[in-house]
Amino acid sequence: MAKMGRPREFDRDTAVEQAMHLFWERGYEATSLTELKASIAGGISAPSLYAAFGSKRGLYDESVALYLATHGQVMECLWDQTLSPREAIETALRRSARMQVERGHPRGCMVALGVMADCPPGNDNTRTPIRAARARNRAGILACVKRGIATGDFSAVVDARATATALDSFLLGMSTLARDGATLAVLDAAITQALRVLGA
Amino acid sequence: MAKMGRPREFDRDTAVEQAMHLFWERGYEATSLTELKASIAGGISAPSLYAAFGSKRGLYDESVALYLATHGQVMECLWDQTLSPREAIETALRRSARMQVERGHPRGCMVALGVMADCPPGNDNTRTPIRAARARNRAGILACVKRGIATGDFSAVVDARATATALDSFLLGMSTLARDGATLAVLDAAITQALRVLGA
DNA sequence: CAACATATGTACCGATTGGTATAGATATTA
DNA sequence: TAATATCTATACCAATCGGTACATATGTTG
Repeated sequence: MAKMGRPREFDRDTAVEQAMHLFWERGYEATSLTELKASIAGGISAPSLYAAFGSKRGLYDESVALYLATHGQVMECLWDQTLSPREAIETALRRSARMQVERGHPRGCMVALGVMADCPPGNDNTRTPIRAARARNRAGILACVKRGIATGDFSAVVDARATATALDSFLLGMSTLARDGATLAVLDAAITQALRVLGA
Repeated sequence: MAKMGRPREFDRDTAVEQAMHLFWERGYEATSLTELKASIAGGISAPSLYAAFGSKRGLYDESVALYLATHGQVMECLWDQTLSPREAIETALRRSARMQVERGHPRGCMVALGVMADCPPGNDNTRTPIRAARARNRAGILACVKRGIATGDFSAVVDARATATALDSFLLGMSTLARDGATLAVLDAAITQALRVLGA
């Protein structure tokens, strides 16, 4: 049996994608319901939005989930055991850089930029999906570094945690560079240099 | 002749410092007049705040100027020609890291975190003091790298721009790490590794 | 067909936003 | 002292915030 009732006149998935772009661009608090309503299918009404998503927070949560399931997947190669540790890290950095400056969506990484733009008001910002994603990426980098030490690939690395933190910091900073207008060529060249922390 | 009229009952400099802490912690838009009023000298009235600063934006501008004149000065060693290029960069990174996690003010760097938290609404965010400070730090790092290549200190560096960008990205990322709870020990150890992009 | 379920449009809600009008309080200057 | 300049307190403003009541439109199911 198909779903009953009057069908909604806008595509729900497209609406979440549009909302994601706005939240990604401006952050949670800075994005108003008015902007969200206006951006969806050429403008929808408040009751339509609330019937579909429950609240601004609900739409935000779905937007974050969509981001993590799509653009955020560029970091998943960190967990790919078929890649060498160096390949995994380099691929993650280059795929993230490319994603961060490609056309069709805001620049930078929503997970990194979420440091200031996440934080739904009056809430503990200590355990949001955005923060969890940063923690996961952090753990992935550290795991790769440790794996590289174990395999002997990173013979020059003396402090796994410190090296992983350096790479993590570099990764997080790329979002600010992207927002400041850095080109993919500049980011890619920087990645090449940053990888030297793993040894020649 | 001293200034006439009824003297204000709160210290103006202290008020700007308090406002700076709020803007630094939450960003421009997310910080409300109510919070600002309440935080100054145990609570002041709206007319008092407007008589002293003109507008929320005026208070923000003074807060940013105060930050750049105080905490932001940790980066000025990048322009100190009496330091070797390596010393200048390492000092800037370590001083910034220490500042970012020290007690008494929000964690992270207001200049770096300003990517999302700056941007007064309906304004071009392309030429704010915060963005200008990022550009200045960027130029300072690049100048140090170029100087190190010229002096022969960085004989292993093949691409000044790319190496400087890598260090810039690392620096910017530290603010997110600081917000995520990184300790000074972790940041300092990461700096030691990041500096390897300049060669052993 | 009737009954039901869902979405939409209009109109509205209380709370909060940044900001101000006005009057009174408190200082310096003449 | 009187005049003037500045700050403070109370009260208020229009605009916007996120969110909702209610009637109506439009679909499926029996």
